[in-house]
Amino acid sequence: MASYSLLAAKYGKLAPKSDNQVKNEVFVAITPASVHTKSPDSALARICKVLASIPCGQVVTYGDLAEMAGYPKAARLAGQVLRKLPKDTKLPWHRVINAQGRISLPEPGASRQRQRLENEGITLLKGRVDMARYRWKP
DNA sequence: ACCCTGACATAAG
DNA sequence: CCTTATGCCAGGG
Repeated sequence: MASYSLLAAKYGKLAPKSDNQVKNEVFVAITPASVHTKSPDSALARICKVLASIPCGQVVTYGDLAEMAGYPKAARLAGQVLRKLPKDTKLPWHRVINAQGRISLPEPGASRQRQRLENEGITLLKGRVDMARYRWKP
């Protein structure tokens, strides 16, 4: 399993500390400032936390993301949150795709997303990601 | 409270 | 495969 320490290393942030510390610091480092205007447990914050924990080289669906954040059947909420992320966010927004394995983000974002996925070794065949293989199931 | 919106999900034709 | 119709559900007016 991908520990938060590994995540931290991946995002080039920090040194050996407790996983909890690391988790916290990574969260603070990559979460949009807008989060702090709401309660720490807001949907935005919760979804960002889960988003940050998606391992490199894997993907989740909008529905998965919402559910893992505590909002089952609120797939559109996940989309709403992603849409609001700053363009320069360090969160792995590109690891979220729809249930058919296709990219939902309209152009020009779609191209950026595809490129980022391919950079992680996730290739799209016929415009689709092999969900059986790349879907993240913790 | 009501209404509209949407980086969704599913089923049906 | 593609298109359409429905269901969904939290946010923001």
